[in-house]
This record gives sequence, structure tokens and C-alpha cells, in this order.
Amino acid sequence: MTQSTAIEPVFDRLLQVAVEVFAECGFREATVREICSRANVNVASVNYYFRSKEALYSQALAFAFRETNRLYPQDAALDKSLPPEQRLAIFINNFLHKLLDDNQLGLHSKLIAREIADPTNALDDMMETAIVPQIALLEDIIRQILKEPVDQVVIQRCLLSIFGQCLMFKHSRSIIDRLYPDLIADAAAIQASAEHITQFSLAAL
Amino acid sequence: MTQSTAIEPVFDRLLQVAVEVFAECGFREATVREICSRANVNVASVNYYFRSKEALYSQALAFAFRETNRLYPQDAALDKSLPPEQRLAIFINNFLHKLLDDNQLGLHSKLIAREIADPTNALDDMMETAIVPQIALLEDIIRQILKEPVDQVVIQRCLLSIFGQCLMFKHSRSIIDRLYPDLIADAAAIQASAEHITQFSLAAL
DNA sequence: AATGATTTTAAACAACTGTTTAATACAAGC
DNA sequence: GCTTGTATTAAACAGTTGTTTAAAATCATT
Repeated sequence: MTQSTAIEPVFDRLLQVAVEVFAECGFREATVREICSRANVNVASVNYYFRSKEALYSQALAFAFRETNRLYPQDAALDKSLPPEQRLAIFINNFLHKLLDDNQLGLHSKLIAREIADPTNALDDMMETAIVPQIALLEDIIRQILKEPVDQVVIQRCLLSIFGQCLMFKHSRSIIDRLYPDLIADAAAIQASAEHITQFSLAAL
Repeated sequence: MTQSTAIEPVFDRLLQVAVEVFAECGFREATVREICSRANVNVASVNYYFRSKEALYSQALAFAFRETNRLYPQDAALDKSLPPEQRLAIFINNFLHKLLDDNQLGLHSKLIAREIADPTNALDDMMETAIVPQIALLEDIIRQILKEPVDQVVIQRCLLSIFGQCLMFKHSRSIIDRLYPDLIADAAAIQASAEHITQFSLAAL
């Protein structure tokens, strides 16, 4: 009835709504009926266009990854001519906004965070295409900052230290909302948090 | 039939098995029938001893918190006479072992991590009794390390930086298992990871 | 041994799940 | 205008879910 339901084809509408509902409820708790209801289509559509609920989930997850990378590209952080400290700042700021933006983006990363915290069969497909490149980029930046060659294990641990600080805001959002809501109140607060993580990490490195 | 099922009362058996199953599957995916089956009791027992599946979950969560604090007390980290750097090392090492131990302990923290990542109504009850004290302790240690008084917000951000590094190993376990399994292979590796986080954080502070 | 309360049991309940079906609507091609 | 292939629909399916029931078993107290 609304414009969107009329214009966009059923397949695309289902994919977008699926990201929404799966992000909100998780795979199991999300129901096919709820997805179809929000997309204004018949219950049978999921099995018609996608093979099953599981296949829809898998495609929704891939779609979420594509969207985050399309809307938050890492061009600047990839620029090797920049000083590495600045690259790190850009990377962290970009990553944190990707995680915390409360519009449609937040849904995508929420779905992804869910999959990481509680993986299904779909995770393996995502590793190579979406996660490994992200990690490789940060690894490159860390190497550039440390200058002299260090043990691979040390790099790995620093990687996790930085990612951990960022992901804390996503995985423990419920706690932060209750205790320190100011830290993620708006875009400026998020930027400030990103700067803290950058400073904290640079000092440690 | 087995010793354990014969000795322990039904109530306690249900509570322990509930922690297991809820940790493995999450609240929704866990079924009352599975819990009762593993505990060797009738399906109706959950509703007889606890009021409902939800009430059982709530009690299981509280039980998990009690158990982690009973088996991994923070006595040493609470000792204010120790140098704060050492207190931080103890705190992180203790916290990380609590998170990563693969025996019964891992289950307790897994259930807790689940609840934090995907909170239910039960979270609010847990905040004051279990989470806030933990945070207050780390806050105390950080203040002691920084010596000169600093802004409360800075303290909060440092708190999150340290907790984030630790929780990374729990929330993103699926990624670490796939990419860097050596980092959490055994107790020695966990200790090494704890030392890294301590050094990283001390350098930053 | 008898009474009364507590615990355990098998069976049923009603609601909801993902999926299938078979009938209908609709478009394009000849 | 008819046919062919695609899309949509309401209805039903078979299985699972948490919960309830009412009878049976067990226990403690006298």
C-alpha cells in the first residue's frame, strides 16, 4: 500500500525486512510470519523466493555485510601514503560509527554482531569475504606503527586489543546504556570515544 | 539412576542443567523438554518447582553469577595494600580465566555474556548485585594507577577499554577460534593473553 | 496402618512454528 | 483468445513449544 511496498520488488523487500527482524530477534526467535507481515507479502513468499528461512537468513547476512561496506567504505584508512597514526584514527572512527549508528546501519552491524557472538553455519562464508579483509587492514596499520618487525603473536594480540575496545560498545551496549549513556549519546560522543580508543591504543603501542 | 541424579534434589539438578542448556542454546532455543531430559525429570517439574521457563532462566542466571564469584573470588585484587599495577594484573588474569575456562565455569560466563549481548528482563536484577561491584573494583584500581585526579569520563572510557579487551575473547570467540586458536589454547596461553592486556593497558594509562 | 501433604507422572492442551499445496490471478507471446 | 510460465493467495499440514491437568506414587506424621 505504501510507496515502498509498491515500488520495490518482493525479493528485495523481504531481504531488507529480514535484516531488520533477524537483527532485532535473532535467527530462532524471528518468525517467517513476522517478516512477511512487515514486508506485506504472503507467508509462502519466503519459501518461494528463498528456499527456506535458513537460506533467507544467510542471504540477509551477506546483504548486511555488503551494505556496511558500501555505506562505510574504508578508502581513507587504506591510503598507505598517510601517516599510520592517522590511518588508525580513521579506521577506529569509521569502525565505531559503523557499529553505533542508530539508523539502518546499526541494524546491519547488530545482525553481524549476533552472528559472531552466536555463530550459525553462515559464519564460515562471511569470514573470508568480510572479516579477514577488515582484520588484514588493521594488521597492516599496526605493523606500520610499530615500525621494527615484531612477533606475529604480538601483532595478533594488539589487533584483538583494538577490536575489543571497539566491539565493547556493541556487545555490551546494554551495560553502557544503563551506566554510561552519555558516552554514546550522539555523533560527537561517538567521535570522542573513537579518539579515546585511538589515543589509548597509540600510547600502548 | 546415576549417583548425581539420585543424590541431588530435583530443584538443584534443574538449576544446574538449566545453566548448561541456556548457555549452549540461549533462552529461546533452549527447550523445557531438553532441560528436563538431561536432568532426568518429568517435563512438568519446571513448572512445579519454578513458576515458568522464564522464572527458571532468571534463577539460573542468578545462580551462574553466584557460582562465578564463588569459584573465582577477587580477594587478591581487592587488597588495597598491593601496588595498583599488580592489582590490575591480578584482576585481568582472574577475569580472563573466568571467561575462558572450558570447564563448568565457561558455561556460567557464557550464559552471562549471552544475557549482556541480548538482554532479557533478568538483566536489571543482575546489574546491581553482580556487574556494578565488578566495575567499581576496576574503577578503584584505575584511579590508584592514574594517581592525580582525572575526569570521571576518562575513567569510564579506560574502564571500557580494559573490559573490552577481555570480553573480546568471549564475544568474538568464534572468530578467534578460527583465526588465532593458539591464543587461547591452554591455561598458559590465557595467562599470556592476560599479561598482554595488562601491559597494553598499563602503557596506555 | 492410616491420614494428609507433597512429589512425580503420562497425557493432553492450545498456541505457534516452518513449510507445502492447490487453486487463483496475472502477464507475455503466438 | 488461448496458452504458457510466473506470481500470489488462503488454507492446511505436521511438528514443536510451554503449560496444565488429574491421577498415581511417595513421604512424613501420627
